[in-house]
Amino acid sequence: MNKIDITRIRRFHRTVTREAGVLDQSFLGRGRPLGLARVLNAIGRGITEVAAIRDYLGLDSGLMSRLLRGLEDEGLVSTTPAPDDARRRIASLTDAGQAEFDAYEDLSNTRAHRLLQNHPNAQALLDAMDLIASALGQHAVTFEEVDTRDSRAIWCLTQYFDELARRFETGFEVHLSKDPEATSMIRPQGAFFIALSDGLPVGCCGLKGHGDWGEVKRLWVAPSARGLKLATRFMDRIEATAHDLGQSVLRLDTNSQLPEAVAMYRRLGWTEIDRFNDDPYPDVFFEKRL
Amino acid sequence: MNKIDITRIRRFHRTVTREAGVLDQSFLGRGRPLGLARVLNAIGRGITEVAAIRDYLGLDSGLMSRLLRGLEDEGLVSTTPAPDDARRRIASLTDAGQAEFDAYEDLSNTRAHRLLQNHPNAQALLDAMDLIASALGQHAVTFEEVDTRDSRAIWCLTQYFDELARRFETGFEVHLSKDPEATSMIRPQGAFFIALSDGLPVGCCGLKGHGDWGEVKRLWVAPSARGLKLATRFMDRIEATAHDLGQSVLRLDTNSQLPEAVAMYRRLGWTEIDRFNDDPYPDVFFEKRL
DNA sequence: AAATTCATCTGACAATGGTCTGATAATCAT
DNA sequence: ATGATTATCAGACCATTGTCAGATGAATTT
Repeated sequence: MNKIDITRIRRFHRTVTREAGVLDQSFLGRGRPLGLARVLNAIGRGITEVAAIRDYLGLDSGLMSRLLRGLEDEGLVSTTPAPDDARRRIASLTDAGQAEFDAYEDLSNTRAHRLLQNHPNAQALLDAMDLIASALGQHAVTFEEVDTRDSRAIWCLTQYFDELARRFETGFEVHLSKDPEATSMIRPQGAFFIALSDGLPVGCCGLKGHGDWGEVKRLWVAPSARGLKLATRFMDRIEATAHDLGQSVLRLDTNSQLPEAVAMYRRLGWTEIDRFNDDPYPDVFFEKRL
Repeated sequence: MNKIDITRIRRFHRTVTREAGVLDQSFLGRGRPLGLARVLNAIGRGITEVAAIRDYLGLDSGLMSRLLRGLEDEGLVSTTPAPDDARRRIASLTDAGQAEFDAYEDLSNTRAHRLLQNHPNAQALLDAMDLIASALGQHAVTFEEVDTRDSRAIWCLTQYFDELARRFETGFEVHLSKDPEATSMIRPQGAFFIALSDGLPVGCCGLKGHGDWGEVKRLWVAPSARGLKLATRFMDRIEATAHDLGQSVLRLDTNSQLPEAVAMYRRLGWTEIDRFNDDPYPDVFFEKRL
């Protein structure tokens, strides 16, 4: 371990802590203590169950209750018992609360906006942020099954095809809006999954149904999230889903120009088979019996 | 401004804030409130004047005084009046204080260490951190005149030659330890500057003395700090120093494969001249009269 | 020499965040 | 039905942090 490497991390940490402090100050400028602001923001971000907020912010139940009461007294939040279990309570923003939340959002967004505008290479900056956020939050990646027309799914697929176009010089011509394959990756024929890191999509993978066998399609992991074994976790999910759908065999095609992918499939117990389609791009074909 | 870009920044911010909170918690584990720990760390990092600490941590003078007293009572810190102005006070760590500071350092370092070890691409992670820290702290870059044998100067020069070796396929053979040019970039013949961002070297530039004229050498800015106009600030300093040393003309050589550099010199008022040395690498030559 | 300015300190006080104990009401297990 | 468990709430309490006015002693200005 290099000494200057530690210096670099420590410097990063200090800078970013200071930045966070500045934002906290600007939040305080709205005349509300930070505790209340944090709860309001959690609710605004869609964390509505009291227990979930407490967990997210790491608060004691007594303190949580008082903060919630404070927001209610201000008329920013209202709470109702959960329909299925009246012990749990659901918090939601009133109109005034929504307005306050928006004001907080504006403070953050303005700061973010200015940071990007003042930087000579905003794209590199964003990539760097993704990389770091993924590294720090690598235990927090969740998976969600979505429709292929979900906006986050489309974002992943766009990234995926962009990357293919970059790596294969022949290019790719895909019109996602009327993608003929998309419908076969929707239940009950197939399925489509995305991986989310704190709400940001960082990967996708599809299972296309062909009756009694399934085909793995469009496995993609964002560059910032590579090395975190997301692909393996995707494949676990795909296999489980294929099993549920009554498929006994999985197949997939890939390209020898992607040696990491080929090596991974071998490691996960796939066996190479003969070409099973006439797609011009792939040149390696795999199969796995469940 | 793209909406998902804002999402990405916000996600980054949340992740990093959470990370900072975790470190604060581990600091609290040493049984001392955060305020005291922060003051102790500031002193350990070399911020010794009471006013400077107050400024750095953004504290009220009353609170500052009390925290300092607390550390003194614990026997971790001692204060003395400043020799030139007995109103100001200088804080310093006692042996026990140094030991405590080291313990805090260990907590941070261990965390940093583990982060790097668990990541598939530590180098990319560090580069990303540098980029972000430079972007966030772009107003905090300071310049320092140092000897060319200073360890930070050598680090910059190593980076510089590595980069040249990468950009010019012919390669570079420089032995920094017995670099014949280094001594002519030391006073009184010349000078050498480095740029520091929160303690991390992010650039360098040398002025080599040739009697009545000076030569600009080894201007380098770290990739993470490019676009922040550091090169311009270096040149301002070099010109001022050359003037002080009684040099009336500055010259430099560069290469047409570095079009950003060539464009910058033109913008700063340099005029192209004929070759003035027989170095094989450069093919463009500039002069500026002061 | 007196007045002013300055850096720090002290004491009083308020706001905030955090912890704990026990109350309440809903739900679950037996 | 009874007791145990669960989620939230309320009250008491303390430590920490933040704020303010004025005191002290050193330096600077007039």
